[in-house]
Amino acid sequence: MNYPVMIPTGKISYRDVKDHILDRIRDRTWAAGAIMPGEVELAQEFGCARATVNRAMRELADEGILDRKRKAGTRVNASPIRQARFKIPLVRAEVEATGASYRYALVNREVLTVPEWLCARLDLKPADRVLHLQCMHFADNTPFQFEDRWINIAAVPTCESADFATLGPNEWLVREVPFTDAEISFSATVATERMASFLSLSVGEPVFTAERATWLQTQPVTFARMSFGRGYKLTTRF
Amino acid sequence: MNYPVMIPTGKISYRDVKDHILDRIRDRTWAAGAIMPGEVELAQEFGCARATVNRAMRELADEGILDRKRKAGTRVNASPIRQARFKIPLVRAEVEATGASYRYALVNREVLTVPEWLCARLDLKPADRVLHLQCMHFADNTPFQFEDRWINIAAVPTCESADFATLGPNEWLVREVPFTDAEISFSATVATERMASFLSLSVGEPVFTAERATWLQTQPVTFARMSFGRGYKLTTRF
DNA sequence: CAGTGGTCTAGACCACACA
DNA sequence: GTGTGGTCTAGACCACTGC
Repeated sequence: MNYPVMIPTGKISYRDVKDHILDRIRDRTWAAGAIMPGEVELAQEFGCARATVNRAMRELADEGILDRKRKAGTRVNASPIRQARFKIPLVRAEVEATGASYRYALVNREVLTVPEWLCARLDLKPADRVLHLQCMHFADNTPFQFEDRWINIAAVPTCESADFATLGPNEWLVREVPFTDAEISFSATVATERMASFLSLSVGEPVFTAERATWLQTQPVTFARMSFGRGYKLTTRF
Repeated sequence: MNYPVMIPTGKISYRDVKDHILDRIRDRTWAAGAIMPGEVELAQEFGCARATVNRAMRELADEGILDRKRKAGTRVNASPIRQARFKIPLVRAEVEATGASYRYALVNREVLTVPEWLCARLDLKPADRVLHLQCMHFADNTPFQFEDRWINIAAVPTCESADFATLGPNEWLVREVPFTDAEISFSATVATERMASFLSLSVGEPVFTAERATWLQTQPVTFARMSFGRGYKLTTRF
């Protein structure tokens, strides 16, 4: 099989190596599941340092294209668990990125002891107190997202005195509270009466829903359920 | 501010550097938006090579935590466009990962000229021919996913002679056809009558839907719409 | 045990972007 | 211009793991 001559312009980049490798995977020089040459061999062939090949292969492994094991060598991943990366921006940024103007409104605010379902969801104790906020996010005054947020007061004591009238809890938390772990999930749910009224939907309409929980070490920080307006799509290219 | 003494056990790893950096971001040593020391300085401080610090900071930038610019230096990302990575496995793998047994069935197969909406969606020409497949994926004989797939025959001529009775187009394509670009999006849609019957839903129920389009260079390869059964959630931790 | 990838180093040059 | 990150190199040692 013939490959294009290396560009004589200077050194080989790890990006060049990635491209070459991808080419050979595409043209089946290295079929799925097949083992490929080791780093040293490839480095010789490409005329670069092993570190360069290493970075190329490491990134490809990171992207799910290759499967690397010490001693066993590197293989082309047979069942390509391709992974997509989604950016999770702040609502404000997401809205403004579309060119629309962003508006925020606090709908409801209350302090209560944690409800059972949340207690289980976040590993809270039954007596823990939480700040419950409901907010609306608008794009050009059209309902964009309904946010149902719960904050663990024990983890974020300052939240009780915070004024969420103008700044959303989303942005406030990002600025004020660090977290170490997060879980996010997407699903399709049914619009409740309350949600429907806020989002200008009919009851029963499908709603794209995101749920996000965050922890600081092992301490639960916050849980939020974001319900998006009609027609929302989460998209990414890779 | 005091930091734990470096573990005297051998060299400093880029992972150690990452941890240290994250710690200092969390404790506000470097606040959001603030500029942080350069690579050389940090390398001195941590007692390691610049390359080590570089790798640490590069990965953090890659994860959206830091923002790096030549000459301008490195800053803590103020609006953390945290990104989540979702694995997009084959349906088979996804089902089997839950411990359930996987079953596939071809529902419908036809060759036709590309419908208008798809023509626009994939940049096809109005006269192009496509293979249209509809399939079901079951988990323990419970409907798991309904797959509506369109393959560009010009791009994948062999698909016309392929037998999709036992092997799903999903797996077949992954094995046979390389692609360079893909777009994937998720949304909440309404169950049509056909979908509802296949997925054991009621008409009008919300359906979690994934759409995926792939290209080889600039040539459209395939478009698929996957409709998931009731209660499906796409989850990730980070 | 021995081969493969994983990582660190010290040094060098380059490219971009801000002043 | 000039400082900061981006990358390559050559060499070294280590750690895991299949044989």
